[in-house]
Amino acid sequence: MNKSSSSVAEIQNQTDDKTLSGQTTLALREAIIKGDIAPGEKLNEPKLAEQFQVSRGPLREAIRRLVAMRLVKHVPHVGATVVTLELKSILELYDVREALEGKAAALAAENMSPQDIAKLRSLLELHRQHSEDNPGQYMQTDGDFDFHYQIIKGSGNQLLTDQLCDELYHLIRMFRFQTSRFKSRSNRALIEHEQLIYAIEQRDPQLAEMLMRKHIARAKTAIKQALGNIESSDIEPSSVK
Amino acid sequence: MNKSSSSVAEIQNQTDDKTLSGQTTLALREAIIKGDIAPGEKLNEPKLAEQFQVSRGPLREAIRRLVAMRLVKHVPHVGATVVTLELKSILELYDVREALEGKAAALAAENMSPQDIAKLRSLLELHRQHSEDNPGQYMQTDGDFDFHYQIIKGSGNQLLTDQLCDELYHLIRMFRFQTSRFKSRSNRALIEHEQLIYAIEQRDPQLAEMLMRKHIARAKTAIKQALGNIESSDIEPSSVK
DNA sequence: TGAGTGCGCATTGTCAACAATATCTTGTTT
DNA sequence: AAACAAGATATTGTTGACAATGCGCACTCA
Repeated sequence: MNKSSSSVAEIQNQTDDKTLSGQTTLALREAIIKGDIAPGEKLNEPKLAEQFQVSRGPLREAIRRLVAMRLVKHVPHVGATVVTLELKSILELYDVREALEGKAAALAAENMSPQDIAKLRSLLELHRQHSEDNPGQYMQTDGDFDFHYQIIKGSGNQLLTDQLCDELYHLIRMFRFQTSRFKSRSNRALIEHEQLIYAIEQRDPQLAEMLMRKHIARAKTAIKQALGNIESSDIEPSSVK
Repeated sequence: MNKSSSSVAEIQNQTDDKTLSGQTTLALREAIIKGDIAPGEKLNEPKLAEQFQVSRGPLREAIRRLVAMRLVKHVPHVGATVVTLELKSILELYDVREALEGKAAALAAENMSPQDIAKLRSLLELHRQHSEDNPGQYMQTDGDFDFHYQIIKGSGNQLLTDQLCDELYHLIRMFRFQTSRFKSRSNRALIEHEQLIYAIEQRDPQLAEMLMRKHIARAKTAIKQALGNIESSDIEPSSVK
C-alpha cells in the first residue's frame, strides 16, 4: 500500500502539489480549520490574494477546492464564506460518518492484511499506554482519529477512503478545533476500540460494523447533550486567534 | 420543501448558476456522462475552451468541479482526464451507496412527512403501471432512480443528500450510460421498492435500512456477475457518438 | 542499430487588466 | 421620518497574454 503512515500530522494529503493553487489550498484550509478566518466570515479575494502573496487565479481555485470539501459555501456573484457549524450540521455529519465508517469497519474486517491489523493493535496499545501515563490527556482525540484513519484505509475501498479522509475529515477537524474545550477525557473510546479491533481480528464484518456504528452514535449523543442546551451561545465564532 | 420534483430531467441542479463556469460545468459534465468525451480521454484546455466558446478560466473551473464530482482525474502540470470506470471502481461505488442510501432510508422512515410518503407511493404506482403496459420497458432504471432520489431527499439530511445527489449520482449516471445495453428488465426492483415503502410507512428505520441495503447489494451482485467475465473487453470506451 | 541527450513544441499554471454584477450610500419623495 | 430609487463603489466573473513545466522528436554517439 502506501507508506505506513500513522501520525495525524502525516495525514496531510496534496503535499506533492507544488503548484501555487495547491499550496494556497493547504494554507487557506488550515487558516479556516484553525479559526484564523472565523466561521461565517466572507472570503475577500483581493485581500486574501494579497495575504497569501498570490494572484486571484490560484486563490479562486483554492476556494473552489474548499467548497468541494464543504469548508466553504459559495454563491455566484456574491462570494464565498466560511461554513458555520451549527449543531444540526454536526449531527448530520455524524450520521454520515456512522454509515460510511461502519461500512469501512466491515470491509476492514474482510480485507485488512494481518500485518496492518497488527500495526493497528500496536497503535491501540500505544494510545492505551499514553492514556495511563497522562490521566488528563488531550491526545485522546488525535489518537482516536489515528485509529479510525487506519481502519478506513484498511477497508481497501478507495472511494470510501477519499470521501472520509480527503473531505469529511477536515470538517471534523474544524469542529474539533472549535470545541476543543470539551475534550471528552473518558477512556470509553479505548474500550470500544479494543472491541472493534477484536472483531476485525476475528474477521467478523457484521460485528465490526455494528461496533463502529455504536461507537460513532455514542459520540453523536454526547455531542448533542453537550451542545444541545447552549447551542449558539457558546459556539460563537470564537476569537481563537 | 422544494418544488415537488420527481422527473429525472428535473433533477439537474446548479440550473440557477447563470455564470459561464457554471454553464460550462453542466455542458462538460453531460458530455462526459454521455460519452461524447470518452473515458480515459485527455481534457485539452484550449481545445475545449474553443469548443464551448469560453475562455480557459471558466473551463478550468468547470474541470475542477468535475474533479470534485469524481468524474475527472487531475495531475498537476500534466492535465485532466476522464475517469475510467473499471469493475473495481463500480463495486466500490455500490458499497458506498449501500452505506449511504441505507442510512438515508432509515432516516426517511423517521423523518419523511406523510405527504411525501404519499407522493412516493403514487410514484411507485406510476412506475408499476408503466411497467405493466410496456413489458420490455427501459424506463425502469430511470424510475428506479426517481424512487431512490425521493427517499434520499426524504432523509432530511442535507449533507447526505449533497453527497449522493450532487456527487455520486453523476458517477452512477455515467456508469448507466456506458452499460445501457444490459438494462435489467426484471420487475424485482418493483417488488423491493414496494417492501421499502411499506417499511417507511410503518416508520421502521431498521427494516427500511436493511431492505435498502439488500436492494443495492443485489444490484451490485448482478453487476459483478454481468461484467465479471468480460471486464474490459466489452466495456470499451464505446464509440457512442 | 540502439540508447541516451538535448532541443523545440504543446500544454498547463499564473498574472494583471477589463467587464458585469451586487451592495452600499445618498438623495428624494411621500 | 421612513421607504424607495438612482448613482457610486467594491467585489466577483472573464479574458488574453506571459511564464513554467512536461513531452516528443530528432540527432548524436557508442
